[in-house]
Amino acid sequence: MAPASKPPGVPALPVAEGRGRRVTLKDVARALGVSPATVSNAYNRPDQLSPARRGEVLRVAAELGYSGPDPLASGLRRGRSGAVGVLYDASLAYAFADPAASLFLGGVARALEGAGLNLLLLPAPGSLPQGRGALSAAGVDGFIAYSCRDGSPLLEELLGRGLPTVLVDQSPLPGASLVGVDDFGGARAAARHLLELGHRRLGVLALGGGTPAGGGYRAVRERLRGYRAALTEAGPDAAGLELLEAGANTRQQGERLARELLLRHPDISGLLCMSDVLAQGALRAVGEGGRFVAVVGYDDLPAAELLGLSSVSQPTEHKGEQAGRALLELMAGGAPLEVTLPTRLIVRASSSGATPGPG
Amino acid sequence: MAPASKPPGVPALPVAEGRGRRVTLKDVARALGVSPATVSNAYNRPDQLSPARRGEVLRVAAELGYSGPDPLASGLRRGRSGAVGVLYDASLAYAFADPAASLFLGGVARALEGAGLNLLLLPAPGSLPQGRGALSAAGVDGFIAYSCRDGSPLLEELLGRGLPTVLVDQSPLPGASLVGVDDFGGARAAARHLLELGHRRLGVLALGGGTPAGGGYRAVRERLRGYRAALTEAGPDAAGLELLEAGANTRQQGERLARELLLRHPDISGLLCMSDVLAQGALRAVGEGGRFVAVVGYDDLPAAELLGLSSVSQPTEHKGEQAGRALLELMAGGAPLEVTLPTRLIVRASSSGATPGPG
DNA sequence: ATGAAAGCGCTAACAG
DNA sequence: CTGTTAGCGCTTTCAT
Repeated sequence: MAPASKPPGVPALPVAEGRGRRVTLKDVARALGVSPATVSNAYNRPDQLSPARRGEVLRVAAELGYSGPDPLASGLRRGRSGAVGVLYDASLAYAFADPAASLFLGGVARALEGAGLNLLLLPAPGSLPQGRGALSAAGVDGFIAYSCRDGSPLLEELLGRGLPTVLVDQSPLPGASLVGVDDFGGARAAARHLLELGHRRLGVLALGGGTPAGGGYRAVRERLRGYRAALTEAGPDAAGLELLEAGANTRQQGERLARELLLRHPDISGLLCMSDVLAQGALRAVGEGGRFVAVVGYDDLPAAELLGLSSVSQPTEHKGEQAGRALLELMAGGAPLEVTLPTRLIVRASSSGATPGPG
Repeated sequence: MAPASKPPGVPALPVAEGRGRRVTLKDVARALGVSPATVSNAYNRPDQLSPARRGEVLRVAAELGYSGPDPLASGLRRGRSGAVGVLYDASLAYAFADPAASLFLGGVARALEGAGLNLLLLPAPGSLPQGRGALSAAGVDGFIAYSCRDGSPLLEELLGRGLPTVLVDQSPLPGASLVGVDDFGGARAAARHLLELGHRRLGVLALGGGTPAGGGYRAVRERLRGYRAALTEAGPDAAGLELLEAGANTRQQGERLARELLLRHPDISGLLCMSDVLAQGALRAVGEGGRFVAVVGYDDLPAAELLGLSSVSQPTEHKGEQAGRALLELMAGGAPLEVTLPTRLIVRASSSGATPGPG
């Protein structure tokens, strides 16, 4: 008797609609003849419901194609999003290319998984035109800022959000927790090692190129300071350090810069690299020259062992885990804290004189 | 006269609270004597405002410590979150440990960065007790599912959300786009290569252990199929394949399984590994035996070149980029599509007989 | 160019 | 154990 078309004047019947409007919690409630609160409880507080009722709710929800409370809406209501933002001061694509960054993220993930928090990776600063970027638009409950340059506008924007924040490998900032490693000590150990081996003139392949003086990266400054400290301690007959800055942390850069450095300064017999990635390139450049040049990397990535590359080991993954934990504490209302993790020199063939691996 | 505690019966006064309440768009509007709409426009539609007004709004906002519209609230209102969920069928910590996964994610990031979308990494299925996990609770506008087992309950939950979805290295599912590689062809080329070299009996280090028959991973099935096809094509004098499944994609597993396989089957002279990571372990095991055993990996990670490891190359990063692009298209209303990327065998010392690198 | 009004979909008190 | 009520903070027509 009723026509196929919806009678006019009648408010849209949620059930009959079929397509178009998405199914909401209210629809489920209406279909069941219960209140929205009951449906909500079925999802969020199973104990507030008779199992029978809950089962029914879930069944009807499934029938209607309702896949649970809208995360955005529930997040708004609850005042939290269930995600943590991770900021990396470079393109995301680049972050994944850097084994150290991946390792770090793995550690963060490990710490956060247990808490049921998702990881929101925030895209590069440069990738967006500019202005209040993804940072202000990210629905997160806290931030981890990994290796950002001091004074980066990003950091300001981030702090401006007033959310719990953990800084990693950076200079401290009020209100935020800080997780770092003893970069000074690690670098000093590396340089000292080469000096003790009798090398008098050392080349440095530095990170953070582009901008002068390490581009504002604290880790770069600290490592440089460490190299220099070792030199100073070694006394006056250590002739000095020749430094070149890599524009990017790639093997290609490492190879190119090492070659250039060795060409310009034939008396250099040892190379201090601020990353294993650079060092891998350096190894290649060094391999082709006639003379033996010692190479020490930084990070002690898995590849270092394979290549017999001496390197300054830092607990990268553990650092991520610590950062995650620190954030959890901050979110739980704890006070900001500072953690400094140790570094350790690992000596392998690339500096001790045995023949290094192929490449 | 009034006690320190709030007088009963009176609703909390939002204004007088001083500390505690966060600053909202409304507060800014009130402070300026304009409507909320104007403040909103200042952030979202600069062209709808006189620059002067806009400047003022932004200034006052800064003064009040307002850092822009709440992402959750604006997301709810607009109906989108500005993030894309990436699902990996294993712990996140594990994803970052797998170089191939990192490479893939880098590609995804590259494709998505331009669109201003954030990447939400969804934690492991196993890490949460169970039940409707982070998947249903993730505020995202679309999904990329990377290398999930066929029939995984996660996939169902994901599809249930009704969001645009791209499947990667998986069996097709209605409504979702699919990005994959020619795993069959790659594996067949690898096996054929060893057979042509005269190896008659081959060992296989398979991925996806734990569950029988590849644990439901399409890539594993396809590769196995490829290996077998090559064997069949090689005729009856190829004695066959001995297979062992790795419980995890680690060098340790590779080493252990390779050793076991070679011990059990002394006539095996070639090893087909389903990942370079496994292959690296295999290389180690092979190095210690007296006889030469050819090894071919899979993925052609950067480390493969370093080690002289023959490997099936797949455009992992590009695959990520394609997946990102496919999702963008889906979100823009496009129809689901399927992409299959090529694989290619790279022959290096580990299979051709020259002495492989150290390790 | 700006303001008023109406929710987006949900949850947390509290009252029954 | 369940229902009622009142927003969370924002954007967006639609008027003005």
